[in-house]
Amino acid sequence: MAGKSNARAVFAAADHDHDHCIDSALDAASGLCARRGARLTAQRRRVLALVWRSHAPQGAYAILATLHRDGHPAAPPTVYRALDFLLAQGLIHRIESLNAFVGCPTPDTPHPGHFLICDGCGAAAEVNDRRIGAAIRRSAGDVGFRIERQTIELRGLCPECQGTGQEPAHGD
Amino acid sequence: MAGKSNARAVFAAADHDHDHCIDSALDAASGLCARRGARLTAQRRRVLALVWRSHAPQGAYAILATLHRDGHPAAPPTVYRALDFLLAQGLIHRIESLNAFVGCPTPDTPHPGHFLICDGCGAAAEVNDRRIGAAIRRSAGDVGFRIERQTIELRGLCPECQGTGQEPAHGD
DNA sequence: CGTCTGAAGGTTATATTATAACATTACAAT
DNA sequence: ATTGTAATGTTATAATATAACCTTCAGACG
Repeated sequence: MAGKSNARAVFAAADHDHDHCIDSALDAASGLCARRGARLTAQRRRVLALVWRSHAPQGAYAILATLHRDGHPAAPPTVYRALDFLLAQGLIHRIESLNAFVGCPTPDTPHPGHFLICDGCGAAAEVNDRRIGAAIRRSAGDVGFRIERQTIELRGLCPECQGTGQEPAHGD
Repeated sequence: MAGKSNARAVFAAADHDHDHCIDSALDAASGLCARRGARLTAQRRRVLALVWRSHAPQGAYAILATLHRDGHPAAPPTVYRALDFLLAQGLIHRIESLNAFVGCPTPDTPHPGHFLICDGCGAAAEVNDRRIGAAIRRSAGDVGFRIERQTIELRGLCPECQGTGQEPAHGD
């Protein structure tokens, strides 16, 4: 039973048109950078496309390897610099528990990233639930802590991967 | 203004008796391991003591270096194995955003760790707020996601470090 | 058009974090 | 004493990330 009945879809369907995801992410990034006067160079655009290669967060060295295979060899600093730019523009998020990066579906508005990360298929879904945000703010407020940055990463199994005996693996 | 008025204290006071923290953590660990039939060897005990050296999370290589200085030289696998044991027993938590480890103040009951981490003094306070837990469970439940593990790390400034122009540094 | 400037990218080396693989030792049960 | 297993030691290396310095390129401005 892989269905999720009335659950709101946050994980992309297995058969979705992922090229569309990539294209719209790149389009959104172009517009956003143009508006901000930030330079989305060919290099940065390639790295962004590779981060969006999958809904599973991509490691810097995986991106590096793919750049090589694609005929655009680069050294680590090049990739990390591009990632730093994309992070600064809010176009991607870093997943601390995986040392990896994932595309942001809503780069126009600044927000902390709250993620559900499936250990079956590897996909990360960004949720940004108001209730989580509110609970966190209240909890920190109670003790006088000023939050500057949040790392909220929930690992487990997405609806599709439950009951299929999955756990390891890394679906692309 | 470093006061926190009516805020519940979750960060240890600057002048607290930290040796007491260490001693009670070691005592708790001894009891807990004895009850469970787990072997808290001298090596593991030393590593636990070094994790508790400060309320600031300690990196594996910092622990390694201190072991050397203390006349108990070790190689990385030794330290990582001890840390793995301590994690498995719930005696410490890993802070993903720092690649570091911090002692658990309540190792008797299993729980996800929710942390406030001060970028001023470096201290990490474990909170485990019921509201955060509830919000997370509801949010994940809504979309049919099964949570296996949580990484909740809130970075910012503790009450003591606010208004003191702090930000970097790493108070011990 | 030229040239100047600063940002982006290239290059080399190295730091930091973590684990694989295999050998040895210590411990506790019989 | 013997033996089986868990713990530790040892060596090497993998994986992630950055420092430092140099070159190139794109756009601003005269």
